[in-house]
Amino acid sequence: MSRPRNDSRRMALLDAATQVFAKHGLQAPTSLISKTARISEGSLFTYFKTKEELVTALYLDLRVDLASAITSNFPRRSSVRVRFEHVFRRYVTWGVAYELKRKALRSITLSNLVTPAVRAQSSELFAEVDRLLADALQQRLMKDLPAGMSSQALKAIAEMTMDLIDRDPERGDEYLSAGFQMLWGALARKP
Amino acid sequence: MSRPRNDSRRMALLDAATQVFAKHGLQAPTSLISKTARISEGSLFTYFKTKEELVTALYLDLRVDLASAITSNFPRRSSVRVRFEHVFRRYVTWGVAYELKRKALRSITLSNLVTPAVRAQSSELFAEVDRLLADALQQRLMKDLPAGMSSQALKAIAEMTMDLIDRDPERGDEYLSAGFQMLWGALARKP
DNA sequence: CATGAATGAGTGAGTACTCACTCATTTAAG
DNA sequence: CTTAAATGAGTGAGTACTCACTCATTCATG
Repeated sequence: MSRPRNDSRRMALLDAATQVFAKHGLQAPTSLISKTARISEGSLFTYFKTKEELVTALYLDLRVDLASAITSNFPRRSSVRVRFEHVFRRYVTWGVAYELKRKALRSITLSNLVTPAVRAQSSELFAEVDRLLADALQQRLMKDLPAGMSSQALKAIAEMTMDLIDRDPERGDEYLSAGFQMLWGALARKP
Repeated sequence: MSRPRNDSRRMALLDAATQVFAKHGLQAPTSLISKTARISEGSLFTYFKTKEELVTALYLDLRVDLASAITSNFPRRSSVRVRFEHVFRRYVTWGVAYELKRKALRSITLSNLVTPAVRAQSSELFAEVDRLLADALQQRLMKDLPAGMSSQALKAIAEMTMDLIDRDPERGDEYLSAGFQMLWGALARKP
């Protein structure tokens, strides 16, 4: 009955926002995003009512992307150690392969634009990882750490590893292996 | 021959900038900083020619503060393990006690306003920590990790620990102990 | 000692510019 | 034809920084 919205334009805007936010941070102007997407400034606001809405949509998009990178082909039946390494490697590999996505996601996460409700919603995408950590604890493979600390350590060491690889991609494999060794050393009971 | 600058006004501006940047990020208006310091907007620009200069001055100020918190009473003659724990505890304790300073410093560090030269200059304040890491490596207490990775791990795990304590200060001591256990597990050779 | 000229800090309205968002108009799908 | 998407100049609320002026402080002079 009327002209429909074009989903590929919406995606072009999200893609442009990824590049722009990664390079300039969240305070980059919306005009730069629309220009990068080769779409008029006005159209941006028919797809996203406000800049905040655009940021939230991009946040969800990127979190889904990351979660599926980690969760696809997840070796659900394998040992804790194997699953752990799977998660860590996939996480780091995703962040290195899609540096712009990672940087945009970091900018958004550090800002306070995304509501706690949306954050909580997107955390459900990572339920598989929580289950893994719970298994590890139950099998007494892990140190007794305060609740939630192990998942934060996973994130912190993965992010650190990615930053190092950004700076010196040649040694990517060394950093990746060393990062997992450190993570395992940090969390595992000493055998 | 003329009215002298008043150092306490400069400090008031730096203090206000700490609060404002911690709460609103670096994009907070200079007018809010001068207002918080109860100093006219014009005066801010007699003490700091540009906003960037203010940010750089604050960065150096906070880095000196952190370095002296870590380095004062440093147990230079003690074992690597004792020195290590000293650094970690002092780092985390400083960050928790001065949450605003830590958040402002983080905002500044993540922005690209501070030149690499200034960053390098301020890193010299932490030479004692580098020496400690070198000693640990030489005494074969540490895993063989790619260069620079151990200091990044120290930073990453300390920051993670501080974030957790912010969220749940009651369990501060638990997080602090667990954080150091994790750090040591991450870096030490397994004996 | 008194005085006032010299200096530069202190002030806040003003300036030039940027940004998120709007709207009148055009274009295209159904 | 009807409807809504597409466009980009326009709008008004900020923002970093300036500038014309005031006033505190110093010290050379009589």
